[in-house]
Amino acid sequence: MNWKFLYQLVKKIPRGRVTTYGVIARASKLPGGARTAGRAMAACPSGRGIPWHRVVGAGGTLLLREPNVSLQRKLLESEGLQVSGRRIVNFDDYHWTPNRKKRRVKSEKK
DNA sequence: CATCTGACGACCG
DNA sequence: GCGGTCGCCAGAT
Repeated sequence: MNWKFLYQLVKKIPRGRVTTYGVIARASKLPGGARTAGRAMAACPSGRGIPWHRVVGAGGTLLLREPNVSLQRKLLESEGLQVSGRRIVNFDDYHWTPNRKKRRVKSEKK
């Protein structure tokens, strides 16, 4: 499918940043929206250098199941992100979009 | 060919 | 904040 485009997009995610399925889905204009994006990631070829762990659910939630979710959390933390349970801390500050919206990281104060 | 399921998201109670 | 429902699409059985 055109998922290749998605993979390309995911690869484009800078280290230390994350994005959501919905975002990449809209960015790629995928039919069906987030679900298709999720499917694409599920089918994500391993060993292609695709940072699938940088893709999370809406609101910065880790939707994966065990033990995959643990792996993702580990990888995210490895990139300097903070994960609380299934939730990314300060997700809004790390949220990244292909269009490079105006990111604002004034104070990390909750 | 019919059905179910699945790395989702938004909405409602 | 949490849980249930619906829509949406593609692949698997």
